[in-house]
Amino acid sequence: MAIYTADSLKAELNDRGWRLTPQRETILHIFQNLPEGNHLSAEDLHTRLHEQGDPISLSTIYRTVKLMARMGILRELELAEGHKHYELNQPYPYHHHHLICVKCSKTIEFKSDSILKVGSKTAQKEGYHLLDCQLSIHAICPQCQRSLFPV
Amino acid sequence: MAIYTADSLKAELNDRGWRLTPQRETILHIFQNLPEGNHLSAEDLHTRLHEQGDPISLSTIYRTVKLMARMGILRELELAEGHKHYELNQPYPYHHHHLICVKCSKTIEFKSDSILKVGSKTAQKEGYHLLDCQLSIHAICPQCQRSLFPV
DNA sequence: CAGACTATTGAAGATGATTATCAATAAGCA
DNA sequence: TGCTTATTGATAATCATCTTCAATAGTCTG
Repeated sequence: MAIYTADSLKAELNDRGWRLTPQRETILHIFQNLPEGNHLSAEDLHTRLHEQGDPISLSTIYRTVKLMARMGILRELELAEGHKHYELNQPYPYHHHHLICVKCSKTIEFKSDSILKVGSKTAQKEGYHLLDCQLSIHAICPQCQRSLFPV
Repeated sequence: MAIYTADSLKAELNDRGWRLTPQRETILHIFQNLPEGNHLSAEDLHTRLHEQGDPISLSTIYRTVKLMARMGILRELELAEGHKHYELNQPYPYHHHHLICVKCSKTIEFKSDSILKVGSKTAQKEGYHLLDCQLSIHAICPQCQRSLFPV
């Protein structure tokens, strides 16, 4: 959960024997310029990159996003059925969690530093290297409670 | 997050115009008799049901497990890449969370009632009907920190 | 308790997000 | 500058999950 520049991204990649490519830098930029509360699926990213004149292939997008999640740069979110969303993994005090309607996927973000504390403490206690910690609240939103079918 | 018997399950299903079937009852039993800390994928369930002489079809398993998650009877867990796991959604003080290694998927469970409190309070404040609340800590376990490749 | 209504099941096929493959390209390093 | 090999893009493959539909069986009513 650090703040990345092209240089620090390059340093961290090179440290591991990997390379900084224009594609990786572009994708990082997209996430860094995303308004708070936004998250993108691989498909969303692909579309957006095309629109801004960077036709990065879907393969590369999937690989990059997975790589960055494994490095702790992005968070992988399960906000909807069937596909993942990604957002920047920001440190305190931007760190937040999600309240998700399991019927319509409407999502509300909220913050809680006590949760982040529990997360870091638990990881540390077990000797795990923390990448991300997120509280997911699965629930049914007021609108969907009114509609009976199905479930 | 209640404790279900065949009768209370039937009552809740019938309330919504649905039915209690032997398949649904059998699947609930499997989860109720699962040792603490175990969770099953759809495929796991299928195998286990076959072994105990209940050849329930995969379709029905997928449908049932999804239904029960929507009802708040089961929790849907993202413990490994590529497929979901399910476990009983138990109330306090059995309610727990997961610390997951993103490389090898080794999982450690831990409890925290402060998190459950944050979850219920947040859902209530927004008028959402709470089904499940889980803190997922994504991290790298001590063993995988030692192995360098890949990621 | 029988009959009607319709939710549910099982089998098979369809879907679609994500991965793997592989030749061509281009970072990073000596 | 050249070498090594990580990365890319296009394509095809994978595989968990969902759909479809005819047959079956819960639930409710009289």
